[in-house]
Amino acid sequence: MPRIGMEPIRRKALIEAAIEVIGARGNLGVTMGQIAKSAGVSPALAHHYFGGKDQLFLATMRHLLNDFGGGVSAVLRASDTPRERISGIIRQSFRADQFAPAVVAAWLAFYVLAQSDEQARRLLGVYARRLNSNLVEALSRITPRADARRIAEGVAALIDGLYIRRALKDGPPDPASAIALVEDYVNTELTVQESRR
Amino acid sequence: MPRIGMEPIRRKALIEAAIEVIGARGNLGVTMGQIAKSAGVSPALAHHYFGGKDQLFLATMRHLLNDFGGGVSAVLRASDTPRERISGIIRQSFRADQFAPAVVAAWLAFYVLAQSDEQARRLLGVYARRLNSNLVEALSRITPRADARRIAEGVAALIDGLYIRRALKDGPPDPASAIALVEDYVNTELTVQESRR
DNA sequence: TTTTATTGATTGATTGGTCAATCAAAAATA
DNA sequence: TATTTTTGATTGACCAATCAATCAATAAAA
Repeated sequence: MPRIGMEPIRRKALIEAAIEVIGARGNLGVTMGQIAKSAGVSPALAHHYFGGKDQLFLATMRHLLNDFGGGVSAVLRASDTPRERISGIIRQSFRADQFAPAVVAAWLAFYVLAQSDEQARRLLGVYARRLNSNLVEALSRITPRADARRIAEGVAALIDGLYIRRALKDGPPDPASAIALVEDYVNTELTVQESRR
Repeated sequence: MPRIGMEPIRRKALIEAAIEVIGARGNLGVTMGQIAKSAGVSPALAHHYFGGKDQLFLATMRHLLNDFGGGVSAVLRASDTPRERISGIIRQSFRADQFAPAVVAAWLAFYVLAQSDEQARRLLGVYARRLNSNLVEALSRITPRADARRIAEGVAALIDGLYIRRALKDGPPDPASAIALVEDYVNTELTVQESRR
């Protein structure tokens, strides 16, 4: 029953199904069949639209990164001061939807994939660099550039580390305390840098 | 030519082969055949000694965790002051051997595995709790317990985050800079806490 | 009719796991 | 010492299951 214009609908459904199935299994060892079934289509159709498993994964990854990047962009646009922008990025990193089991699983799986797949590595690299440049940009307006770079690295590492630790912990993650800890890091570093001048 | 007493030798060889192969491929999608070949034995022997793929992975994980835990214990014993113990833990976390690509890849893979495998999750939980208690123990001798707990969480998250970022970056940033960043975090937090009193 | 959407059927390759058989050192026995 | 028995070590061959990918065929819209 082919209605025309199905392609974008199917693509989106397959990507969302991929996230869901990866979340249920916890890793990338999912089959095209499982993903296709979850999307309500045949495995052959998944191949038809994506060309193969790898490309479906990459498309899924792009979707997640765009989601996150879009959220960050919106937050940046809505912030007036550099300090607010930093807080916005931190808040965005620990938003509830980022902690959905399926999203966590997909992120972790993509971290692993990035080690062996050049394209995946590049995608994550782009995301990491953009996040870093956003942080450095904002920080360098309230502290010397050398400190800005160092603090940005610390913030990024803290975010990644806290994210994983919260995600793998039993029980519900506590985004508020994670945010508080990173904010405290920023405040403390800025305070000390200032007092040293 | 069966010399007796081969079992521990083979187990060790297979575990080390597993680490190597996982490191080369970057994920857990390795076959028993690849691991066995790298260890110089037949796939059947790997099954004979470990019972299955899952158990070989878990044994590999235990090996890594014991390695790390043992190193931390040694460092703690060799330290006289609480502050030294903290530095020791940090240094241990960024030792060159812990940064070997194969080891990093194995850790990442185990993070993923921990989502779906109960035993793996428990193992990681034990490791995380021990590290945390070591940090809190030392910190609580030089700062109030509430701050000690917060700083310990920050240090642990920083370590994990820096680890992952290193795994995804192309060029290896020297461990020294990672250590410096965490040390700076500890010093800064302690300084600020003190000055507030 | 042409194009787009969709699938069932199929296949070639891979893999985890099993098992019976073999080999050689060590222990027991003569 | 010589011979036999036992046992751990090791493997090749094999199987059942799974999966990614392909393709020819079908059905509906344009």
